[in-house]
Amino acid sequence: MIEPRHLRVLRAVSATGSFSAAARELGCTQPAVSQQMKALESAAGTPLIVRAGREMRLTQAGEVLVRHATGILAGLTAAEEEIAAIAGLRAGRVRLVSFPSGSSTLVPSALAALRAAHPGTRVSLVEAEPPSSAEMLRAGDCDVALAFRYGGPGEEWDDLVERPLLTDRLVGVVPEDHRLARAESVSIAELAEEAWIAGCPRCRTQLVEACGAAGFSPRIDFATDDYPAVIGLVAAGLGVAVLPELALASARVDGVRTLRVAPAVRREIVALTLPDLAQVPAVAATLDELERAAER
Amino acid sequence: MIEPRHLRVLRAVSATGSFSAAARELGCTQPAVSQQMKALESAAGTPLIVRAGREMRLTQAGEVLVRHATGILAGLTAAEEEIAAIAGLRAGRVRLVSFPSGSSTLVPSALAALRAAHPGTRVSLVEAEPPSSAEMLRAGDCDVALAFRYGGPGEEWDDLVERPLLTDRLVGVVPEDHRLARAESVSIAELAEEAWIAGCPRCRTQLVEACGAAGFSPRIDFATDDYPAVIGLVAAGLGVAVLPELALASARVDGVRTLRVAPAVRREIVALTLPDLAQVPAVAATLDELERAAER
DNA sequence: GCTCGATTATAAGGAGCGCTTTGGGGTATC
DNA sequence: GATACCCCAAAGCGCTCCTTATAATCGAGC
Repeated sequence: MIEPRHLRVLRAVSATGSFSAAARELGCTQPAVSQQMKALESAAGTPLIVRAGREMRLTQAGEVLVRHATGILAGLTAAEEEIAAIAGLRAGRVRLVSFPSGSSTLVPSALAALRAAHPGTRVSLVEAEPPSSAEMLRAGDCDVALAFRYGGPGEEWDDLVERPLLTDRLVGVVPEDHRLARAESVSIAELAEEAWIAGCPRCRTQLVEACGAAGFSPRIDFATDDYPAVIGLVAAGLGVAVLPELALASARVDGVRTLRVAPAVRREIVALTLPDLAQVPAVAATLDELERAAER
Repeated sequence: MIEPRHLRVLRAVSATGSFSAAARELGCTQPAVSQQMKALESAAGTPLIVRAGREMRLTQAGEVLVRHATGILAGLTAAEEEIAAIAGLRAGRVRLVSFPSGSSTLVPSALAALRAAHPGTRVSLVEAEPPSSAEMLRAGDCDVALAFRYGGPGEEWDDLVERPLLTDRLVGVVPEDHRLARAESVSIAELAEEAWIAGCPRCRTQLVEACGAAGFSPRIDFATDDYPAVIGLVAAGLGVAVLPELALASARVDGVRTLRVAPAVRREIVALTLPDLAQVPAVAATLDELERAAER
């Protein structure tokens, strides 16, 4: 078995023409070089160098091996450098999945900071709602998933690493001329008779649950996961809605009023990843930047 | 430091998708694979594989390393195979130097046998007389030198490996119509008054010495290391000569008679090489074939 | 829900390898 | 002839790696 160590020694010996000089170049003692060369010759099955008086020359086999050594060692160092670039965040790719309101608020800020801190990293972004984004993670189709949950921590991603980012609150959205438009806050029950405009499927489920807790079943006239559309529909007087604060942060709110909802309904926004991937530098850096973006 | 062993393990793990299967493929135990992978990840500074439930997938760094591994391991095996070809006499080059009468007798026979036994070997042949052929050996300009010596073993190549091939005898050469042409043998002293035709410088020196021992100094009219020319000069009646038997073996002897010289003068024909080179398979095979050719 | 089979991780023991130190032989140079 | 340099050989030591043995985890099937 020929080892890279052998090839380094042989190359140094060939370059310097002396065991001692090679040892100095390699930072070891001369007997070490001597032993390596002997081991290499034994592995090769034929002498590699020939000593004629003072000087050394390579045999044909030695020349062959030196010629190969260059390529092999170059390949090895190239591999090491590329890996070091990934480990040192001078390179690396992160496949990020986010839900719509996250990808328009947290994600741009986080990715800008990531790019600034580590210009070599590359991030790809795909949109997906929480139930499927965790599946993409498990299937290996992404590295980080931005997700949210309404309930407690005992949810469907116990096998994933969860990095909490922020707590989002639901706010009520009513037309400017609504009877409650001037109220500071509103309870869900006060909207029992309204027409509703629901958001994404998961938010819709949450809405139905919240209304159920307040003792009624909402009459949902429209449902879309396009939040600007929801706001537009509300502004047009077609109904009311509850939306995550985060969704409002990146939308124009002309023609509507937002109301605090009492009791407050919260959703936890978290970043998910696989346990192993959490150790990957580029993934860890992305999680850090997402957390930092959430603080702003 | 990334070792080829690591790359082999990683490649096997990547190919089989399992540590245990990789261990079976590599012919070692599963903990060995586990430890190698851990060591490799530690050396890389980032995870290389990610476990999602049952299956394993490579991280980006893992994919990079596998991609490099192919080339690196291919280079290593190519080097090993090329060296093995030289060590196994399926390849290899020998630079042979011979004196003229050797290269026309021993050498063709030996090289034909070498080619038959090891078709992959290549031999180059250059002619040079003994004093300089040993120098070429020391200077690295050839691998094997065919040489001869008249004296005892204590000569000028103590630092070389000497393989004795055969003992050559000097014979006298006289014109067909010479007064001694019918004699069985002749002593040097009987030729004291003749005109002499000498061979190569070394043979000429030897001739002068032998004549000196017989009590006279030869009158040398011509000197050439072209043995057919010597024979031609003798046949033309321009003098007498003593030549090695070997030189006569490959020359036409029309018009001359050969006589045994008493007391016999011998020269040892040997193959020389450097101690290190004697271990090189192609060199050793060449020496063996030369020895075998000398027996014929 | 439970057990079985397979896979992986961990710990301990032992063998092998490589490096260093030390001392000796050889050669070219002054 | 003395010196300096270079290489080899042997002994000691630490380290690495592999193996065996055992525990823990996961998925499949009854």
